[in-house]
Amino acid sequence: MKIATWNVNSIRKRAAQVQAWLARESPDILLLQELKCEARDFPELDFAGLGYRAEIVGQKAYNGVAVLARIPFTVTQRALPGLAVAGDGVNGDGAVEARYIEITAAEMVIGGLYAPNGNSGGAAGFQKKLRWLDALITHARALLAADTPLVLAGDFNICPEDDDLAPGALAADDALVRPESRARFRTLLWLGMTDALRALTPEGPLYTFWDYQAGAFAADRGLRIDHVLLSPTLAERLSAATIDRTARAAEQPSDHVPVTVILR
DNA sequence: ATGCCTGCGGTTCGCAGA
Repeated sequence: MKIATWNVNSIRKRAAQVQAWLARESPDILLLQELKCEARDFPELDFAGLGYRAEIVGQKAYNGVAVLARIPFTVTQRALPGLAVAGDGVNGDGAVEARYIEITAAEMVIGGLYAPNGNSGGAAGFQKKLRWLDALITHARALLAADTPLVLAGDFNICPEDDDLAPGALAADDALVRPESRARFRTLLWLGMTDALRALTPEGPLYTFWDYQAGAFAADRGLRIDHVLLSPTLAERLSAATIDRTARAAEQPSDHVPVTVILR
């Protein structure tokens, strides 16, 4: 079972790159984030020809998540439970932001997520990020309490430890490294989830994102903010976890690259 | 300390990203 996640920073701009990547890598499931379009504008036919069915949670201009899979699956959530409350995690239209999609496939629950960045909107924007992460934790806790085999993958917008960002890449008070953000990532680990990349590479720099600005990729000044978390029985099946840095060297790349896990 | 790019919406700039 091969599962991947990729923040594509506009699926319309990146459709050809995603298509080529699917043809080469043939994952069973690819989770996508930052579609930056509504569901009706998602180029699903580009992927159907390769045998992938798409389910999309879209939004105009911002956010947006999707699942592409070549194995049978059923959608179980199109938003995090608990966030559809007025004034909490909602955009100006009163609709929940398009940041979570969840499926069942191969006797697993797989959540594809795009956490708020938390650097815009001042203190309120950061609090929104924390509330969103709290809702993710609450949902994960309920699934794990029922012994659900669970994968949570996507752009968490958190660098969990100091090895997960290049020295000086972020200010100490950046929302991606603030103690409150990191504490929530650790809470997911304490619930029993395993950070797949770190399970196989416990120490040293690992990056999944490089800023477009100031030659960050050439200088390898990156961040690890895209993660795959596995519940205990799935962690026991983990055989590989990889970051495809080559995607960042493409013409007009996303600023994020794919992260892939293989479960026996 | 700040801006550096990029994408989008809808205009020639602002917002968000991270």
